[in-house]
Amino acid sequence: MHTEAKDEMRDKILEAALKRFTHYGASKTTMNEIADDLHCSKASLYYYFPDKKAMHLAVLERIAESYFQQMEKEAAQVKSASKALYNIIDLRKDFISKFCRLEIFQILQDNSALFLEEKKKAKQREFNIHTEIIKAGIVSGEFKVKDPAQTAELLVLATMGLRFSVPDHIREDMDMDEEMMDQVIEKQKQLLDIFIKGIKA
Amino acid sequence: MHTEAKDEMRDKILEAALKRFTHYGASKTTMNEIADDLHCSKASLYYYFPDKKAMHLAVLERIAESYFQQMEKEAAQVKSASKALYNIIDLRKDFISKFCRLEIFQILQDNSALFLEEKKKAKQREFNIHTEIIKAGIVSGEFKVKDPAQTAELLVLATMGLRFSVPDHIREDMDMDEEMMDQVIEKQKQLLDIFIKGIKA
DNA sequence: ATTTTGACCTTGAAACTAAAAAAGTCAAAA
DNA sequence: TTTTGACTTTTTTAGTTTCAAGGTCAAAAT
Repeated sequence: MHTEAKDEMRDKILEAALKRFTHYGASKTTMNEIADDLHCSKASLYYYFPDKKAMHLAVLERIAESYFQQMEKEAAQVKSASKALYNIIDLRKDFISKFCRLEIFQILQDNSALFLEEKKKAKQREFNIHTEIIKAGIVSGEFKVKDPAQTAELLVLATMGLRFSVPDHIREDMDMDEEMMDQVIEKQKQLLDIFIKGIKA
Repeated sequence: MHTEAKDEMRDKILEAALKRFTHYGASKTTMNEIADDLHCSKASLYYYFPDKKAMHLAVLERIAESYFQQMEKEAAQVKSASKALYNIIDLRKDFISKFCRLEIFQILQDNSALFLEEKKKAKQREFNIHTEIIKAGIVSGEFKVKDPAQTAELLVLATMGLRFSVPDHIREDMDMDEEMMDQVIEKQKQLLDIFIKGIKA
């Protein structure tokens, strides 16, 4: 069927784009370069993606998907809700370390409706995963929480917020050196310590 | 004595500058305009301040000082440590609502050594105030905390971080509408609820 | 029918430039 | 010691050009 081949080519494009992005950064990568890597014409790319932004978004979605799947796996096979929450902090670190190299943010950092939409959906998915973990913690008797969804949202927001408040300067493109990142992770775990005590049964 | 008169003029300048900043924004205010408001020459301003940035910094320090004094007052007369922490959230809101209008950030948002220095000192002062409150809470038997300074820092960072993670977009100039601000405050208070439970004796 | 492409058009980000505005200086005056 | 007018220097703004990169399309290839 035609759509299979089409999807395959789409994947090849995303793969090539991802390779370029990780090596040179998204902002320094042109459509022509990606096309050349694939030994095809630039016009072909536009047969699979309406425009450059859509392609960037697709690359981001691809990485995000694997991130969320890892998180969901962690949430599903949870034996200790607390442990799952700690593990997610490490997962998130790996994800951010990986995708911040793509410099894909500078390029998507317009507040286009489409991008905000995706961002919102991703946020919601992260909330949901945390909600499930907290619910599991309630069932197992670890936690005592009135509104798991609200509590999960709060935890995610507070944790994410530390990425901005811990560094002395704030740049949306969020380039952090390893050292800064480690400081953030440390604070996130400290906060989680107290947060967990705060919702203990 | 000569320094008294000099300080008085300095104050007048800062007052005039503040007035302009609140009305038109710091970035739209020129040294000439401030001088004209004071019916003096621009050169006079340079007798009291080495340059424009120093003046902006002095204005900011002036506002910050009153903010910290309110906070310190709150910390000193604390009967309930928890209550003090809640009150500080409201104090901070008022402060931010006020000084964000000055647009003084865009202008100081270079990462000049001097500005970062002041920022760091302000952060430290806020940490110290919170540390004192938490220590008071320990003394009164409200809290049980191993390292009050670390805990205070964490609380401040987590609270501040919500200002960045709650909104969907992040802008350093931190212009927020009232509605956004209220959402942040709400999350800050929710977090404080759990945080306090997490450090309860 | 679907996919690919070369040739072409359009757009937006740098790279200059000139003019204006604002920052900053200083010797002399108050 | 403080103030200032007249001055120089720096920064911002607006206008222009240019060119690389984004994007389109009719025709060709599969």
